[in-house]
Amino acid sequence: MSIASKYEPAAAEAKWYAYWMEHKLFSSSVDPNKEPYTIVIPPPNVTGVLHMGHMLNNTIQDVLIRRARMQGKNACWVPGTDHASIATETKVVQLLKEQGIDKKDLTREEFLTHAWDWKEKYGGIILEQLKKLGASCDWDRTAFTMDPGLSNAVLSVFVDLHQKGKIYRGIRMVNWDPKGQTALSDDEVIMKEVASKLYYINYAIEGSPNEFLTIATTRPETIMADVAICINPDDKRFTHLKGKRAIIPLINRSIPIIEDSYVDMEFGTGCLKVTPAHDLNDYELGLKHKLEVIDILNDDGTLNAKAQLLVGEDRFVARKKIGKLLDEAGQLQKVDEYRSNVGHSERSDAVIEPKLSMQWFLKMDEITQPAFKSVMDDVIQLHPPKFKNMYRVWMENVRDWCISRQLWWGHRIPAYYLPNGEYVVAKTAEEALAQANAQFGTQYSLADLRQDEDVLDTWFSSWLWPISVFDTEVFTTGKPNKELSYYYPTNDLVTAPEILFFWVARMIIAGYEYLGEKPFKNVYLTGIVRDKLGRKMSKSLGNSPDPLDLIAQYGADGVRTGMLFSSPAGNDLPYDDKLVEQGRNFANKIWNAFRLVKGWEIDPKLDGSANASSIEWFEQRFQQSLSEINEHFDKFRISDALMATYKLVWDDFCAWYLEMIKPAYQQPIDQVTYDKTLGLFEDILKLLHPFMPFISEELWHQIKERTVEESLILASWPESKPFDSQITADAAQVFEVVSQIRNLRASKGMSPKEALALSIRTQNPGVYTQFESVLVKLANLSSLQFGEQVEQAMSFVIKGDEYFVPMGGSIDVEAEKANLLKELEYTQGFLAGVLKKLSNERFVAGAPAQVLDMERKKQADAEAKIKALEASLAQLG
RNA sequence: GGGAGUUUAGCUCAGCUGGUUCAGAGCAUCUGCCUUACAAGCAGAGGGUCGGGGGUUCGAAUCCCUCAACUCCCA
Repeated sequence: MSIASKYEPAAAEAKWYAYWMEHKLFSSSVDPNKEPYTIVIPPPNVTGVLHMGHMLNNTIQDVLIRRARMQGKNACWVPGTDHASIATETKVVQLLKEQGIDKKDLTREEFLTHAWDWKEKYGGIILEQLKKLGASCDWDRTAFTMDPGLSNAVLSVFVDLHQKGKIYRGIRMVNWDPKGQTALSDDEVIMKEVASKLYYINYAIEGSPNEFLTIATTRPETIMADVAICINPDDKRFTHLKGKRAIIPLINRSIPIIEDSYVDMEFGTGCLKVTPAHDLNDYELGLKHKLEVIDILNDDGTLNAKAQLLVGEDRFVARKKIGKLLDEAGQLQKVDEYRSNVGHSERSDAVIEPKLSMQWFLKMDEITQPAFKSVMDDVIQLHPPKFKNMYRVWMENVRDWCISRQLWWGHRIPAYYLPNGEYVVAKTAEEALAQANAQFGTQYSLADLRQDEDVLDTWFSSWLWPISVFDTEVFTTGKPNKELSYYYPTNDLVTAPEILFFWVARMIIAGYEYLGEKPFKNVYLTGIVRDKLGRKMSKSLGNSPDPLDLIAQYGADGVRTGMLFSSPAGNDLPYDDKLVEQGRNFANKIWNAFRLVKGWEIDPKLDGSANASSIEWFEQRFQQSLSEINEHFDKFRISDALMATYKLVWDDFCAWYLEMIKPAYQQPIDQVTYDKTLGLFEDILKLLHPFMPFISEELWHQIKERTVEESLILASWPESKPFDSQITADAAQVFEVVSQIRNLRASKGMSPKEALALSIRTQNPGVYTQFESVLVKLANLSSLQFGEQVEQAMSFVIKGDEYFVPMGGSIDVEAEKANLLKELEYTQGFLAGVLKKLSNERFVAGAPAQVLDMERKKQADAEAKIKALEASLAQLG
């Protein structure tokens, strides 16, 4: 039987994923006798495709869930998708445009039909891709934020919060696209530097006809919407204007002169016209000073009647014309060329107009309190903890949440406007009607109700996700169902730091508001996957490899481990193919270790007692690593856990252990060693399984026939036991000797096949005798003895023990002397440092006893080493 | 403009409340090997004034101040 020398992942991946699915090994159901371990997936956009960020994120979740499953917990990973209103609607609009259909020509219902078609066609592709990665989600639980139940939950919450007085309508400035006639999110606005003009306009001071002040503006057409002039209170130039009023040119309206330190004295003339309706900063200034708002623009960007002048003209035409009018009136001082950043619509390229509009808000001051506290008190832990600070800052300065969006794809706001100008909030039109007629004593019919056109912010549904995937009714009943009571709070959430506020904080808020309980215990924040230039990997930049191609090329296990090698929590991951290559190589290494072991013939008559110490050593070493690995996992240091596993497998198991017990070429092995080795291999596969589920399951079944119940995915995580660190320390010393002898050969240009004699001067020969056969084999020794120094020998010192390798006449005395001298000098310098410390009275008085003992030990060791080195030098003459 | 964070080897990062020969790991690099499990490998080696400056201390990568560079978030 021959096994390929390279691991071929594709077949194993398809085979084992199908096997796990077929036998429902990912599924979880309520079982009061088992401790639940739950993760809810951060739902990717329903129409999205897998990118590198998803790969990293979901690999981590799968590692956590697989380990928990092996620890005997009832592991439940709930998958699903998000309707992502803005992203999806944009995509659908684009798609329709390609088909020659303009969204504006469609009714809401027609548009939604298209959107659902699109969702049915492309939705969930991403989930299929996750399966290729090996994600062990309970797929029967797949949820979608616009599923009927989850949608109902969203409406219930809206109605409830409205009843509690936490939801209100208010004015907010939005990015308005006058060409597309729609509001845009900040993401859809592109800032461009454009050439513009700075107009210097004179405003007369009321009551002193010959006096005026000058303001500089790029938007003279908005002066009719001015409601104040603002100066900096510290600006000495304008002290005399305090408390006075100014007159808007052309329309001669009187406005107050107010003071606020917001005004930059250096910019323009130091006087700012305040136009709350058409500038965000002015709007806030207006709020602060309780100023009126005058909106002089129509939705299409033309001036309306409130402008009094140039009514019906486009804003840009009006700008030119008003410049001329001001000039004619003698109130235009000058015009400067100026470059400024102006927002443009991503889609229509129109210049964005800040526009005030009526929006829905959620009051955040009170509702956030428990969520704030729970993170500050570490009831919910963020990993890494540095994000706690960011969280605190955000929560301290939290603003009311604008929850309405001017879109169609999403949860339509359940608010109904009435002919009498009032509105009611209810889950259905029928309920709204009943409520309206009861409340206002009216006799309206359904036809009189007009539902709000807007939908809710996507986060207003995803903030319920950890609850609503289990129970959609609890928001109205207040009584958690069986599922929710069992699985909630979930354990760990794995997500990106950039949505810490948008999503994570809000889930915590909802958790406390509706269940009085945190939604999860730990939040693991991943980094961003970047390319070599440090750019975020994105589809639009085209700098992201296709994850499925990578899986095809390097294997899912290789890609999983590759991504984890270099991504500690919270750190960005600069992606490089080298990483997944390393992952692939690791899989191959494991594969070949298996080939070696599987290829051995067993001779039952052989005595394997010589291998006992090797086996004993590896068992101890395994326990040592296991305790490290468990600790890393407990602290969410997933990369470190992987690295410790990697070293255990590659260095300790393959490079040392297998070489220690490996029989000579084509020689058989004894039964005991063989069985033990397979057992150790099995333990290793268990540790590997969370990271590399496919190859580990494949080899697990190649070791022997196993039933479904005996599959690795269900196997128990190795039990952690106390270990003897003396054995591992002894072995480390022996390995160091082996390395030194190999090094010695290399430096002499000798073949590894040439056997050498070794003599050791030591107080503890037992360290070496327990591993004698190993030492002889790995260092290729012709003899091993203990005693005094040997003439005509190369020598080296490790931790006070001296080693002599006789080289006959081939020894280069001068070179050897030089080496020894170098070593001697270093040690003497080291000793001097230690002595200096020890002779410092303040050190001796101030340092703890433990540190002092350490220093004295260092002194003794160094002195012993110097003595040995001097003796060797004397020997050489 | 406000805030948070980062800076240790060529790259990505460890280094807990100052004290083990504390300056580390993986990758990359260099040298030598096709030694029958693995060249996707084996055996070795080199490489860092711990961003700059100052301070506290017997002792600083670690604590404090300051400067610089970079990143992110909010408006």
